[in-house]
Amino acid sequence: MLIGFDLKELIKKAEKEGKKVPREIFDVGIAYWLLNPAEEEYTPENLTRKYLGKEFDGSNTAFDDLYNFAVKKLGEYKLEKLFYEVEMPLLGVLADMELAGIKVDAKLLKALDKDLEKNISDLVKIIYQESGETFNINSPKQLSHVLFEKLKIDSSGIRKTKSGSISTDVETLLDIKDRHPVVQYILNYREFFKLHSTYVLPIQELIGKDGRVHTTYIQTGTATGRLSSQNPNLQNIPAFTESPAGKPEISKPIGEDWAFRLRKAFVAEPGYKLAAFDYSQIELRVLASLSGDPKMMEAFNNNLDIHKMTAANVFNVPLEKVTPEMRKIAKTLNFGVIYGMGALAFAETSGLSVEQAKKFIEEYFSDFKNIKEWQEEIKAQARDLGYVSNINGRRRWMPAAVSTSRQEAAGSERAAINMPVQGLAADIIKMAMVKIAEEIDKKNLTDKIRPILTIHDELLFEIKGDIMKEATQLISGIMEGVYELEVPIKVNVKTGKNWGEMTTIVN
DNA sequence: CGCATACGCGCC
DNA sequence: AAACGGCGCGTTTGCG
Repeated sequence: MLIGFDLKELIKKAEKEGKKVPREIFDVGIAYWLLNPAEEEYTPENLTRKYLGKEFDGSNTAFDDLYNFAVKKLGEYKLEKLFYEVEMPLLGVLADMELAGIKVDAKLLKALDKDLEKNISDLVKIIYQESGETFNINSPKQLSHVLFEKLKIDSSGIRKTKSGSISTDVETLLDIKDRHPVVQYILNYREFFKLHSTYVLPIQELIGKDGRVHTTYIQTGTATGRLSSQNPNLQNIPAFTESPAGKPEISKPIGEDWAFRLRKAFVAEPGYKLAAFDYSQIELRVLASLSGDPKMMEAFNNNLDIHKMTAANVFNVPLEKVTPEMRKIAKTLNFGVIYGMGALAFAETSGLSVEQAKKFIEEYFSDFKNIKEWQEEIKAQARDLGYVSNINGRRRWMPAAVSTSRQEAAGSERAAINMPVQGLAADIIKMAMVKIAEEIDKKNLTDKIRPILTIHDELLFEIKGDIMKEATQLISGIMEGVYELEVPIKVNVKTGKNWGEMTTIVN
């Protein structure tokens, strides 16, 4: 067995040199992450200090001690299955995905950047003109000064940041948009500058000699079991919003959608297409399954629109009487429940009064009683045991659940409620990734089907055109069947020549 | 000068 | 003030 730290790097190196790696591997850092996913760093030095109470000296014995302790604890916490059957096999899959990377059309990015820069410089001029001085628009402090002191825009009812200056975030700017013409220009400037500085510029610099960008997946990067992605983070590339299903096109002209232009620059190699598989409502399905809530399970079992069903329940109207506005509130409620949202936050995001918000939350929990009960159980577990765990034993320590600070305890409760849901969804997609990679191997399809991205509930593949249909059926079949919930798991599939222009396909 | 922090914002 | 879970990263600012 290969035992060590950062085995993903080792595997990548070995694969580049055409060498084989043993099938049995044990990444010590990842083992400790399973024991406690909230450590700062999973280095031998840190772990030795914290878990063995001594200094790490780099000796073989020191490594052995770390390994032995981890093995013992994985057993004690019943984490072996997750470790040996999910996280360790996943290591090789992630290594391959990182090596593969995703092809980027540098010309498209360059053209996009040129247009962005033009817009930015035009907007800077206008903003300086409108505000009567030149200043650093990127500085919230300076911007706040210009808006609320120089231009004396009415700031009543606008929140302040914790350092005391008046906030200039999007929400605030939208609130005061009608009070001065400069505000809309600043909103536009922010959008363009963000796209330029966070995405288009850095991604161009990260294009390798192979014309592809290679992210790094951090397997120990979250407290819930998810992966994170860095250098570049390909899990937060702007997404353009499509018009609602069944509705006529009401979105802005597609050619002017900047996120769309950015996504179009992520392309498939000639002869290949991209295929995106996303789990439909995976977290709500998980919640329905874990809580055993009959109404929510029935909705998924009958393949209903879950937000519409929720709306019908909280508004006490038949399904056909649910308006888009009602559905929108229900959708916010559904997501809010996963996140432990309170009445204040719900009021804020939905535009309802706090009174109304409270009413809706009460109504929600009386309609979906099992969800409330399940959440109470999880909160009790966090307080009594000091940790919460998901159904596969994935564990997150919750020392703050018994904090005397109300705020800390409340924050801890929200995290506790969320973890078993987000964590099981993460397990499911990880299991699917492992199984898909095994099948690709078994069927000798490694040159024709390449997994390239994973974005929490979505997998992106590069697939040879001639086997597209078999491939999408194989992949979606595995994703839907890899884990059994109390409700069906559903996957949506889209394909296209690039990441922007993808069309839904029906298998 | 490098570094940590605040602020802001992109995604699921 | 903050107020819904999980992330990574850009720029600015203040500090040593």
